Amino acid sequence: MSMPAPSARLAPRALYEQVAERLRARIFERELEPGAWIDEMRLCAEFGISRTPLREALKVLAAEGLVTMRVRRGAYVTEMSSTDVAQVYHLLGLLESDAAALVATHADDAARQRLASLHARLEGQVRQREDFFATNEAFHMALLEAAGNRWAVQIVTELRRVMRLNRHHSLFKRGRLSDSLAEHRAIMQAIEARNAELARARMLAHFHGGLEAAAP
Amino acid sequence: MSMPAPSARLAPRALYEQVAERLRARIFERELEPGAWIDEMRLCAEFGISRTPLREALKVLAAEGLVTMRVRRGAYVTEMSSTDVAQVYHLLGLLESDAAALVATHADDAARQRLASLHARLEGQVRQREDFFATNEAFHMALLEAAGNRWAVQIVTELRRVMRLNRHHSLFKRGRLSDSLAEHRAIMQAIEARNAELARARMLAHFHGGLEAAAP
DNA sequence: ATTCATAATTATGTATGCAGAATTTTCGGG
DNA sequence: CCCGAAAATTCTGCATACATAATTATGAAT
Repeated sequence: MSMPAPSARLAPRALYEQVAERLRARIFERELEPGAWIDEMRLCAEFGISRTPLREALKVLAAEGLVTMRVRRGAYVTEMSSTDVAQVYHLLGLLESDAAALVATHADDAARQRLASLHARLEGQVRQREDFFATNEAFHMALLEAAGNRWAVQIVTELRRVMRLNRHHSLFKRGRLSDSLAEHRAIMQAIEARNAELARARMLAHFHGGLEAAAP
Repeated sequence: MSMPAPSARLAPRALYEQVAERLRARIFERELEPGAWIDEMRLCAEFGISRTPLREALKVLAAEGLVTMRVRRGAYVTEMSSTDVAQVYHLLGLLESDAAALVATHADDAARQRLASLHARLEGQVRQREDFFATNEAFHMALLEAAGNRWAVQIVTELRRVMRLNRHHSLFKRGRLSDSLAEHRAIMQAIEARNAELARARMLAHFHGGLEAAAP
């Protein structure tokens, strides 16, 4: 008798999950703008599927906060107020600075190595915004995973998703990119020095910097 | 995590939301045990509805973490490992201690009053476990709401829900109930003294106490 | 009796159908 | 020309139908 595979990514993902993925993509690339009504039947036609899996996907996105359901009125892409942005930044700062503190003292060498290599890649991407953006995201998620709290990973993933609804992303501001890099460097130093409280403080500062760049 | 509804309690709730509510109830009262397969057709018959809204409700609960979907195999009530319990406790401690710190310095008098009255009620319920449990939950959520971060409210609500999957709830341990009350008293004192860092530390200690009682 | 293959059954995933609410269009009166 | 009521249309929410994967039951061979 054998235990079920831990990951089971061999199993094909359910259709409603693939649809959720495609919907997220449309939302992030602004093909579906915040506030916009989501035309079920149009999307069903485009995706070549029936309404059932699409509506299930919409419920998932609603649970994630990316869309808002209105009874008898359908689904709308969520709009983020500046208050929302500030509140989510606050939570990201709290959760990720906690992760940074944990990583500084408890992470194993492999995880630390992975972070270092991601950071190194980031250093070489100051001129390519899109790449920087992607690697930056990868670094933050790698740090979360290194901290080992899968619930935190899930929450931060979803918070980062709703954050992308916000048009004025801080990394798009002039000068913010190199500031961000400097902050990352400081965070990495604190982690390599195994200084949990310093890592926490610097990660928190990193998010304060991001918020100030995003919503002033 | 889901978008908190602004209010919208005038609109009749969608059927799938009512079903989600009834499913949560069945899970919490252990009529559906962790690990158990969820029989769609049986529940549809019991609720007198079709599979469509039930399956939508299951997707919502899956997004909340209460159930786990397995492709071509249906939905199962999520099982919490002791690692999961510890990780969720950690996050609750982090989020709620942050809220406590904010409330200590930034809450208005009305909110503070509400907390004080809930705490007073708690003091009188040391002998009634069920009531204590409910008021305790109300106190914690009131504190979260007083802190004013609706995303934090949503996250903590869902984390507290998955926590209820754990059979060995800390408040059911001998002596834990009065310990818990004493910790609440200390938290309230810190809040009334407008001491943010003390409130944070005491709330964190409160959760450490809860975790030790839950998973020793 | 046990095991393996195969048939029958069951349940999931997806599509389609239908009643009614919400919206848009039409059209008569001012 | 504009406004408002009623008809027509559109779309949501829920139910039902159907194809196929997964499970269980059946039975023959060892």
